[in-house]
Amino acid sequence: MGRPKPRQTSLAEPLVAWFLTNAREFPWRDRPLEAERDPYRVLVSETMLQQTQASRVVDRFKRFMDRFPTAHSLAEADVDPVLELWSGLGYYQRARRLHEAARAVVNMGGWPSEARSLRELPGVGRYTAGAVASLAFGERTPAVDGNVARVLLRVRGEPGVLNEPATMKRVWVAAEELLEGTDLAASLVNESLIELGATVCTPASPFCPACPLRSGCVAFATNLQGTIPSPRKAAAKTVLHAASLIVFDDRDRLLVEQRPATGMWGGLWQAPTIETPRSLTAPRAAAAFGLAEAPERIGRFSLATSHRDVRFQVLTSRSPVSRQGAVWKSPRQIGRLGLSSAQRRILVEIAPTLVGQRVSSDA
DNA sequence: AACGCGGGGGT
DNA sequence: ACCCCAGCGTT
Repeated sequence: MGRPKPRQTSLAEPLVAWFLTNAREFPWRDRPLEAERDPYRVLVSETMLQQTQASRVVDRFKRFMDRFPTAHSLAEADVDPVLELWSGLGYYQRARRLHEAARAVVNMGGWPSEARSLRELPGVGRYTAGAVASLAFGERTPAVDGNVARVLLRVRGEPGVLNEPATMKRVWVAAEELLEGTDLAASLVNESLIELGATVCTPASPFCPACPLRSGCVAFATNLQGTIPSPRKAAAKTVLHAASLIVFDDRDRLLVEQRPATGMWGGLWQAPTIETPRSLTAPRAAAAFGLAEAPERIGRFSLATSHRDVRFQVLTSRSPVSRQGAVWKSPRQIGRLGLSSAQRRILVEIAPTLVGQRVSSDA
């Protein structure tokens, strides 16, 4: 009874010390690391990084900031060039919401500076609000993403399934307590946790010998680092069949259409495409496109998304095509549209090899 | 609580 | 094959 209950040594100090010497270079990671950042740069990068590995974001972020360096420049832009810059990155609603958020910031006459008000911007949830508030405005507030949740669960030796509300609630509390127990800047603590989760405390086979927290890590002490967090329930995957039609007019323009704003690839452009739950023969596809004669099938490929396998067949036709809402666009114009990876493949890679197979324009 | 929303990397 | 990823919004 003589000694007080030993207060757990703060993990923040060794964590941040590790981060300051091991932080990777990223275009959005301005130096010095403890300096407050431009909220717009933080929002753009954090939005791109949602459910997307950092290595995939680096070039996109540079291009995006080059084209839209400020919230004002983004707010003034049309949504189409925004989707063009997002092309291939996935989760395209992120781009639309980021665009809307920029307009909201301009309309409000400036940035909200607190996490609570940042959350009202479209596309800004609890994590992103915490990231912008701490990194750009120095607010002492956590930012818990999948990386941080994994690190904290392991350090504390708590079981849990990632992204389950009950798990995340506990982890957010743990992150708040970590910030309360140190005088270090919240921005440094938050980003250190993220970086540790991304590079050392990785989902499978973490590099515990390199971890600055290993001496205080319950999972490491009990050899549970490979089983925390518990795996999520596997999402069911369905198969979707799609047929896309490549058709040129006499000026080497391609017929394209815009997808509805909601749903998969919402608002993106595509070659005339039909989607069916079951496979479709080329003649059946021809009927669906209203073609007078069977199209020529020129290729097939599959594309795996999170909960779908999309099996594309690519067709070309020499007969006139009429397609409601479709328009002719030159290859140069198509390059400036928002395209999914599949449609980029079809319209940008495959189609140019077919120039010369023309039909009369009748769209 | 469950689901929709992309596409690619790692194992 | 399967897992996950600097998540968010809707139902």
